[in-house]
Amino acid sequence: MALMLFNVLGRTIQEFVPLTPGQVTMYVCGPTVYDHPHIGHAKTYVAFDSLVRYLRSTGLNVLYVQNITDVGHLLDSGEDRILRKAAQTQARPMQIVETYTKSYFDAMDALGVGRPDISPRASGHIPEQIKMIETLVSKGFAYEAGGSVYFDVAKDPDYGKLSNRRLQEQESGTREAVRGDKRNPEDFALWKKAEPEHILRWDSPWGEGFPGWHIECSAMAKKYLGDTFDIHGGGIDNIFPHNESEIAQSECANDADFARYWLLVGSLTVDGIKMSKSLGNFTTIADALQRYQPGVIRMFMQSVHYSNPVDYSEGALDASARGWERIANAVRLVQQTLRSAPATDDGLHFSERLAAARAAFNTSLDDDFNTPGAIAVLQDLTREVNSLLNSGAAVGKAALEAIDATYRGTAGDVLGILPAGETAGAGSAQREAALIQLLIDLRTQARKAKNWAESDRLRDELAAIGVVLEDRADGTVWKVNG
RNA sequence: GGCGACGUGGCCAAGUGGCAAGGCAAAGCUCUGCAAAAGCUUGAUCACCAGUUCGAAUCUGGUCGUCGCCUCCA
Repeated sequence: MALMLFNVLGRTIQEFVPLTPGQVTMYVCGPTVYDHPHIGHAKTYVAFDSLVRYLRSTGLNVLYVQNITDVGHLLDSGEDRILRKAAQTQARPMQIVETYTKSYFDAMDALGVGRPDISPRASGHIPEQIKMIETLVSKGFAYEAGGSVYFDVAKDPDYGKLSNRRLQEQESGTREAVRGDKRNPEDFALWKKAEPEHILRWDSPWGEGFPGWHIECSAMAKKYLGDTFDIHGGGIDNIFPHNESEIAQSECANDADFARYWLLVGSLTVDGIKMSKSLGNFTTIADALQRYQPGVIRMFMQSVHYSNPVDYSEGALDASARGWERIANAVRLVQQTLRSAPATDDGLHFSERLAAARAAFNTSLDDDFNTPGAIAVLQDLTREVNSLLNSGAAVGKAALEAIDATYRGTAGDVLGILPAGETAGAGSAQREAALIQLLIDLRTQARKAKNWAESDRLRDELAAIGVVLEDRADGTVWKVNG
């Protein structure tokens, strides 16, 4: 079965065929590290994390590069984002970079987002960027003006092919004020001359300055993935000018196609409006994690197709949490039942159902990474697993292990929405489990004696400290609430 | 103004030509000492109008509405 992807470049659904069989090269635009990441960032990086997990689960070898932007990303005012933050907090720019790079990775780790294979920093690749700019100048695609270098969009007939913008259409709406030294208003900076107060600066053939925002991605993608690579990802909000400019720079400099498949993720919104730093309508990932488990947040974001926007609200998260719990409860029940399951083949007929679910799961993801469809498959499976386990029929160890493995291979390894699970190895956790079991045993005795007051008291007091008991026909199981 | 996405049951959402997935919420039921969990049952003239077709949520044209980008954002 072939993976089909909607390629924004060309706006068609295409079969994904890597340049090199068995190998996938992938670049995703990373964050500018001047503040804590918010859940809008999480949506994008969770999407590509799951895509990488899926590609790897099918046996592909993925090389995943995602940059850290720590220089060159300017505000409207011309101020560098990093420098402004540094000035506000009286810190050195690279302190800011370290602080928020750590914050970013901490948040991603907490969400179960795997680290990229390479996380190159823009400031660590100044020579590569200068070299690419020199190539563009020597080929006539860029020109120097007043100590800065600009890309001459008029020289690139393909400019606009990703976002479908044509120069003449844009001309009328462009403000004169942004023209400056540029030949055309649409020309964008490859290198900017540093004013005296601009302390993030490097030597270059054009004097002291700093790189433009777009060139870092072109230079670093080339360095780690080559002139042409398979997948370029990012948020849809960067399609223009950033992604468009990346293509222009790279293809003009390298005389080769840049990314072969463009996958852009829809924005996370709040009350229908895009979550963004500038609007102030953001929730940091750390704050969201205070209220919701990582699996809940991941499931919420993946309950909508990656290319669509998803509207954030506590009500929406709560609804996702309920749906997530149903799956998580079933997985936990399987694991708990497994502990005392007989080593028989009872219930192995369910394997056929598992294979069908696994196939349906992959079919959904092969269809332009349709995660809502894949989640629906898991919901269907969960209903049947619950029916099986509650039917009273004997289910042996082999069948339970097969169910567990199916959840791990789908909800766990690919979508990353399973709870961490009780790690039986940790000493204190083991002790806690034993203590809870002791209390459950006491309560079971009380229940046998029909001492409901005592049994309810034990249950209520455990609930008060976050341990929820559920009585089943074959015994009492427990879970930690929240 | 230009480019792009979208409008599916109370809410979220999949579905690109052949009887409309899934989740949340609500109601009833089953199981249970009670509770919890789980299961069963109950819901849609697919924004509107006009076309194409044997047949349209799905294709074409138009209307209305929402959002993104065009200027910093994943």
